Amino acid sequence: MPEGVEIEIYRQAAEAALFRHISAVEAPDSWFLKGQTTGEAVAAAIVGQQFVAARRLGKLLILDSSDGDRLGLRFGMTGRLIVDEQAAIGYLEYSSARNDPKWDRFAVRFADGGDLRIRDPRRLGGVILEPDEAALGADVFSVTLGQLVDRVFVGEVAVKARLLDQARVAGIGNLIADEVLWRAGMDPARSAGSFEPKDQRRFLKHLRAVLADFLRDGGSHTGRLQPARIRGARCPKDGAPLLRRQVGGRTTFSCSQHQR
DNA sequence: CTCGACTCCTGTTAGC
DNA sequence: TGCTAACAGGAGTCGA
Repeated sequence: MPEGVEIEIYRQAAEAALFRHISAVEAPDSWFLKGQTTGEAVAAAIVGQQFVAARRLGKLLILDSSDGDRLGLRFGMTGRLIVDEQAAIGYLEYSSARNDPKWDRFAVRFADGGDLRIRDPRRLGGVILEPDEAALGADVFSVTLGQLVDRVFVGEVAVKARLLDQARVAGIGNLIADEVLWRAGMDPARSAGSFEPKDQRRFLKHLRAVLADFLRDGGSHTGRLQPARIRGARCPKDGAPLLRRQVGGRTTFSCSQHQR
């Protein structure tokens, strides 16, 4: 599913949409427009302009227009970015294997005939003008140990719930969280504030490795734990039974033996 | 402010 | 074969 890694791949694909004259906006699904955003407002903001930057903050993709407007794109769990008919990513866990144009929820057309569109079967993504970037925590690709210590490894809540809180660190989704905690040998259900400094440092080391691996391998479904995210599976590391629980409201797999 | 529970969305799949 | 129910998770809201 689209987590920070997929959105970074989308961001790179969106660079092909920069510095092209925007001729029209297609917003056939008003549900997909969030906050006060309307199709007319988006068109008024960007038609006649160009996008001059494609930025990413956590799972939010931000396209800056030449006159200073910002267009925020969210992809939920099944959204794909398609630029000039070319999908930015081939496979999305939990999304449909089909790729049906009827799932196009939003598009920006360019005067040269190309376009940028969001194709989202389950409509959990969205488009918002002038998104509130300050509401998101430090981006997962550049988060520092100090930020993790201050914002994540605090309180009684399960550490995984903390990791999924986008206001603390932005960009971690369910699959990244499970993979990093599994590699780092940390129990997802253990309270966030109970970890030692050496655990916190080990977590950051594995977080960076997982992000690099997932980017290289093409998405957040490429983890070593991923094949075992099924009922009754055993830990790929030590063969112990895997636990399947709800932690932070999400299905969570962890090793009963080596995650403490 | 914190935090868990609930709700939304719909394609896919398991089970009868 | 055809149907229903469960399932998936990102994000917003609400009440304690």
